[in-house]
Amino acid sequence: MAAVPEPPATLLPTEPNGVEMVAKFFRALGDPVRLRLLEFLLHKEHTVTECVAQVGLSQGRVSTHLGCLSDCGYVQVRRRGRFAHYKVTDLRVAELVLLARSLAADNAAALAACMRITPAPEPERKDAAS
Amino acid sequence: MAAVPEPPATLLPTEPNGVEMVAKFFRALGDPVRLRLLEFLLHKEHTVTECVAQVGLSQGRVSTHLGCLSDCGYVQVRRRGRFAHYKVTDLRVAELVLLARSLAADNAAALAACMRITPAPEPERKDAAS
DNA sequence: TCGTCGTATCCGCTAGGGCGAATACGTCCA
DNA sequence: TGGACGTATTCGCCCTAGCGGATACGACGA
Repeated sequence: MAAVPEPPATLLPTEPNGVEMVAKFFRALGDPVRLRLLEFLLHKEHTVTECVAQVGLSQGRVSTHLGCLSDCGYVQVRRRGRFAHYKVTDLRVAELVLLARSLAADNAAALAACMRITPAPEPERKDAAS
Repeated sequence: MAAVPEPPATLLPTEPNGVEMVAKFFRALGDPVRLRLLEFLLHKEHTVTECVAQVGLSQGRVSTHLGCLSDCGYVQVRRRGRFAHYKVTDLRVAELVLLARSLAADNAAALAACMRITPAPEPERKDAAS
């Protein structure tokens, strides 16, 4: 491999909007639903309806998420009749996620405690004071 | 140790909150300011004040961003007297950003046009091309 | 010890973006 | 040809999280 022989002096694109682009790119991955979709679409292509069943959100929401992933170049769509088949085409996506996963695993405790990004990732908040 | 030696059919962590963690991790990179700070802190450690001069935001804001990066394990802090020196300690961070950068570069046009994440990261053209 | 400096946290404010529901649009089958 | 189906888009709601400014806290120097 030897992916990074040297620590690059230029980590980010030099164009003024390059940084915004990379940030936007990361933001597309900063959503659990999209990450799940990415994993789902990594092995084989699936229709929107199948994705809906997979992630358990409304059809409209899933379609938007898929469109987002498609726009950002994470997945590719193949239209066949009234069906739309989505699939991950660039395997660097998997590298990216796996790399992040290993990083995150090493800081799981700190990450979980980090309130600066999200107060609580858990959905269980229902007991509205008697 | 020896946590994940095998190439996974499982892109994401299997624990229920694992996906949220990875998403949170990516979200920490989904901000241009933090990306800039990461690049700035990759070569050598810097104090908060130096970071303020670098990114041009308020001191409080920069401190929060650095705290966020620290919480997520992207940077490490060394306190010396009244100074706090921040630095990237894990070079996988650079890999991660570079990988994303190459991905983003391949889809720059689509990314820029993607309205689903952010309408416009730059001062908008208003002529609307009717 | 007091004033200054460096850093961290808090407080409103505001915008980005996720959500379900409703709806529009195109395709296929009877 | 009309209705059912699959997908995409829009709408209003609400919460996350970014921002500057104010301020609290600890460390140093005079």
